[in-house]
Amino acid sequence: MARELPKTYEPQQVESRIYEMWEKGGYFHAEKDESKKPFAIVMPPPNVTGQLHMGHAMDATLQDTLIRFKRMQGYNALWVPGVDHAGIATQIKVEEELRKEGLTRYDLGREKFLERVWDWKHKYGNRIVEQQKKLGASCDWDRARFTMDEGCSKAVREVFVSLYEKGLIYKGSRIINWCPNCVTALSDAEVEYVDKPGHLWHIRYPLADGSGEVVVATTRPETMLGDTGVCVNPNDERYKNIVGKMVILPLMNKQIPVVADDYAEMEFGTGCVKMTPAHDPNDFEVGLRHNLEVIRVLDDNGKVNALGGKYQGLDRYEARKQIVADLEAGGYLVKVEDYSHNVGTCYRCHKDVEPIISAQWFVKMKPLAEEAIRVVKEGETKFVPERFSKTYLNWMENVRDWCISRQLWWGHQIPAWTCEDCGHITVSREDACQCEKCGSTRIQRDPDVLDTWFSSALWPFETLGWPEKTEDYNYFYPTDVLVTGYDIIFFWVARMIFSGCAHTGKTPFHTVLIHGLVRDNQGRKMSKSLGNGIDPLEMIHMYGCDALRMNMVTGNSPGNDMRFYVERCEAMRNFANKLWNASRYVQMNLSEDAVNGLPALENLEIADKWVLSKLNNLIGEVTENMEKYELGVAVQKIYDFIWDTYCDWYIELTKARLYSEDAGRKQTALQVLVYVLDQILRLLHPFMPFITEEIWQSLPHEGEALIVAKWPEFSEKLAFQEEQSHMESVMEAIRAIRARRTEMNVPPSKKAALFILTSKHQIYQEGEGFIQRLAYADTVTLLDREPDHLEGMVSITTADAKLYIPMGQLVDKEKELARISKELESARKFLASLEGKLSNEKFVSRAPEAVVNAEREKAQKHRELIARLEQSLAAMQKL
RNA sequence: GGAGGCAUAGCUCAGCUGGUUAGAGCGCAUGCUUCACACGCAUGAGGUCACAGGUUCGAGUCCUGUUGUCUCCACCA
Repeated sequence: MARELPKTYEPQQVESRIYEMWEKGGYFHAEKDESKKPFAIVMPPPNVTGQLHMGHAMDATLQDTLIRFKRMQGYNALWVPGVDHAGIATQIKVEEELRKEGLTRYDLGREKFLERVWDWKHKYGNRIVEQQKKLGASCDWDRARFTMDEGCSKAVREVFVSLYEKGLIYKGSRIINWCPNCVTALSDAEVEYVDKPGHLWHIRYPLADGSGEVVVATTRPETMLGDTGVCVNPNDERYKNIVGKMVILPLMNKQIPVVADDYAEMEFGTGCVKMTPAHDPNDFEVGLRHNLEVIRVLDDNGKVNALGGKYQGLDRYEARKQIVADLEAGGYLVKVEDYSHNVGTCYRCHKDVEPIISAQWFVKMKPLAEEAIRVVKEGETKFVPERFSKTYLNWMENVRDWCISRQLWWGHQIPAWTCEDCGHITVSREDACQCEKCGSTRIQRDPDVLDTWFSSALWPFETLGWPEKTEDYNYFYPTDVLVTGYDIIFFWVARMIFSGCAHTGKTPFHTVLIHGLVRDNQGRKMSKSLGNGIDPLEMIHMYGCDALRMNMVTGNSPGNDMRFYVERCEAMRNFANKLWNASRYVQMNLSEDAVNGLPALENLEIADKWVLSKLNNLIGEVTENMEKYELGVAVQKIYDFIWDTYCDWYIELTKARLYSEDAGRKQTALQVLVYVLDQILRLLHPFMPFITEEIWQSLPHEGEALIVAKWPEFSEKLAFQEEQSHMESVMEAIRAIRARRTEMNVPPSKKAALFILTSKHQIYQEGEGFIQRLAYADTVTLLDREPDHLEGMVSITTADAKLYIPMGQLVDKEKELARISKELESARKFLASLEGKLSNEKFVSRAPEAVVNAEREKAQKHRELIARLEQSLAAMQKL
């Protein structure tokens, strides 16, 4: 019974329906089940403010492919989704909204402002989730989490307090990276260095005793307002006599000391460095060693503060201009050089970051890094590809304390209360009402919130119930694979690993699968400002989700960037269509009572055994590739099998039987067609979930859905070596005939007789029908010896046969001679190289036996081929 | 300054622990209204696997160096 199916696959008609079916079926949901092995992935939570982009598409595709593969393999597969509160990004978004109403967050006050953010979150927070569903993500949505939900808040509180109790969290005044635009501290990882053209100003600082002067150079003259010393190298003969003397700070007219410290390099500039301990991390260190005063001259908005004298109130850049002008007027400016240098910028707003001394909370990293280094060094967590473990280790081994406080309102507020009476800081799991030291109730909670990554760092275990020892936690934790881009190894992966080690005693996953960035077709990063981003949803709309997913994995290897070509989506759409039509062919021929499963082995014909044997090999290889995370290689093999082996050959090979009257043979062919298609669909499902499910549902099948069908397994029973090679002999003949006919411009419609001279009659008897149909022969005759009349015959030589086609006038004797000679020459050349190898005693004795045998076989085949070609040539010459 | 990636067909890229007469997609050429598919079929052209050494019976694949290119980390005023 033929089913009416459209000629082209229409993903829009299929995807939402299938997705709904999966969701309703509860196939995404995983519960503890001791009879199954768990396999868990936690999704890198996208920002609530986020819009789905190609990076998400890449991320989600890889994870979903792995999860679906494992689910089919019988694992209890859990993919935990969630969304990140994204401190700065979200706060900025809501503040922008407020600005339209002419308000700032200060107008609302903290509480009201946070209400607004939560409103915003409830309104838009689900948008990215809906978009992920469009990608076919088979996450357990019942377990969707938010980094600010109750459980996560509890986990954050627990971690903060316990680290504090262990002395691994402290509050201190340090030089931190300050973004005057976002008005908050940033961690080192949040600063991006950009090479910018600037100037090096050389400034004269006169000695206080009038005995001379020193010249210092700076790229940030405005910081001189906070200078509290000048530094020279202790070994610098030029300045030996001024160490300990005072110099006069121009414009500020105050005396500051000259100190000697290794930090100053004799070779750079004049060898004298001005010291601004409040605005430069190195100067701060030198200042500590030499007891220099710390004077902060910039406020939180990047304006000069009261300590900046007459420059107070000027923005840092205006102040710079003014100061340079004043220095010049005062004769202090020696010279100005063009100087290009790296400037730290904010990863969010890209404005220049200002190093500023400030009281912030830090995580002491050295003790935590130890275990995080060990687990990677000893392979408890492996990076794929391996080279990223080097990146990770290098960072972890040189890690500096992590600045975790942010001067924002949106985020996990720091659970620390300062006593207004005794100054003691109370850190507590429960909200504190009084000072734990003096009992005073006059305590103030620290207004700052934690770095967003502080909560993301706990993601693999907080989402499974930690700090409670829940069933889920015990069963699914540690998770298995983490999939993410190399751009957040430091931000996130590193912090999850040390957090997991510190709080759960286990590394949170055994494998980190790293992928590259998706770039535009010119290799540029996709970005809003360039406007070169391609919307995944648009691609899904145009070509279907499966095509987009295929684009993400084919021809891509872990860790490498990829360029996004719309053309490849199109190619993958075409592939989907190919598969669609192959199954249409099968279904059109299917009878009402069709069953699935293999026919009895004794009914199988050569083509069936050939395809089954090839399929069997494919299953083995693909499974191995998938297990090694070589998804691109795996999918390429599946693609080739479907298009080349199944569609271009097997389907063609079955046509004679399907259109014949022999019900038994027809039935066998159909059953094999269905069987192989079913297996193909299973192999392809993790990559192209929608179309495979849709087709599978319409075929005879056991079980509810392909998403939970069993992953195919290699079977010894289905390895048919001999039949496979016989079939390939026939195929070689067919290809050779087609090639010759094309060369001679003979159209397919023009059939011709075919004579086959071979010692392997059986092979060609079995293959006769195929040759007839696919090589346009009207009759096929098997011969034992050369035909009598070679005049007007084209001869074609293959590895085990000679084929003759009478082509009469079309045959050009000279051309034929030239062609055969050419073939002969190349065969001889190749044989010579093989024989060279085989006569090399070292090769025979040292190469593995299998390799040597393979070479011997090849040589033998070529000897036979050459013999046949020589015969042909001789016969041709006689004519 | 330190670390790493990439360099293979006109373009974009695969090629796993060394053994294929080096592959794919797109593009190109020629032919085909072949009863699943023109989002198709058939046939074909196109590669000194950046360069120079080395290890090996054997190197696109491993090692060293060179050149070009990209990225990350650190940051000397």
